[in-house]
Amino acid sequence: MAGRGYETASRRRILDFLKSNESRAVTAADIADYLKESGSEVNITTIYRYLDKLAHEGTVMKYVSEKGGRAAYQYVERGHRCKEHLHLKCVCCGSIFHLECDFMNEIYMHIREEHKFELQCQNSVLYGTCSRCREKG
Amino acid sequence: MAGRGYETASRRRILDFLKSNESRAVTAADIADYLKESGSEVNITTIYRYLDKLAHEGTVMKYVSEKGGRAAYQYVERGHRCKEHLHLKCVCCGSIFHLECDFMNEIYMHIREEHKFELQCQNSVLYGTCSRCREKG
DNA sequence: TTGCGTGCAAAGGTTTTGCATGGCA
DNA sequence: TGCCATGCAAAACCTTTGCACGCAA
Repeated sequence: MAGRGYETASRRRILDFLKSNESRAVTAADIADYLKESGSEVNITTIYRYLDKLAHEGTVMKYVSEKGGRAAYQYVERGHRCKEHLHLKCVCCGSIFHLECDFMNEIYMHIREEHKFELQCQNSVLYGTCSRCREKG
Repeated sequence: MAGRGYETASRRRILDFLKSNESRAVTAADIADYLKESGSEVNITTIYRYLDKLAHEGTVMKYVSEKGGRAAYQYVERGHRCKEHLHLKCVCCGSIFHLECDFMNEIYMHIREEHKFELQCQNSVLYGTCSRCREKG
């Protein structure tokens, strides 16, 4: 998947950063800042273009549901069927939790049967706070 | 609520438009286009400022979860406890459905108990297609 | 009259696009 | 070599802000 196209140093470093932040969604600016700080700046345009590519391939999920109009991207392991379950996003730390459980199917069925609404999980994100952040206060 | 501040022709027309589109969320541009077409143009800045005011009052809900980074606003009848339930938004026609049912509480409790995640309904929007749009194809 | 509402212009921020250059395979 | 990736600059978008003027109460 991520092997499509040429492999360059920039792409390798972007993908590495996404992988090492697998549990949360990051913005293009986050990536740019990280790369700059770690020595090798990469143009923001390049980052956007690669993220777009990865999103189309299914290597990352794109969350357009951000305040301030900025998009967030998250690396997705192959095998994670992210189009089939909802995601919980902590408004505090940005962590993403996958609602991969039997109850997910109940939600889907309820909404379909009782509300006649066909749920698309792709961009449906539930916001709230994770236990860790609540403990911190 | 919506009576706070001065009443002007522009504001009356904006609010009327929002009310007549109570079942769906509209953007600032939608409002501007409508007003322009119906004869009396209102500056986009004025629209944004009034929408902001209405959102703070609770007269409209602001959905920041739009593709392309644009916000959508929806008139909310007083009594609708929109902070206490999730919303379904049709990606096709923009209609909003309120998930006001007993099952909503089950969702909330499941996510809290099983996933240790405190759901905030305000900006959590589930996307999909309504039955009407599915019939149209 | 006083304070709020309005319009214009400009700024802010994020993302996209065009074009020439550079680099992988 | 041929196509793709990159960087720069500029544009496109949506939204916000500053300022002067106008209008509701």
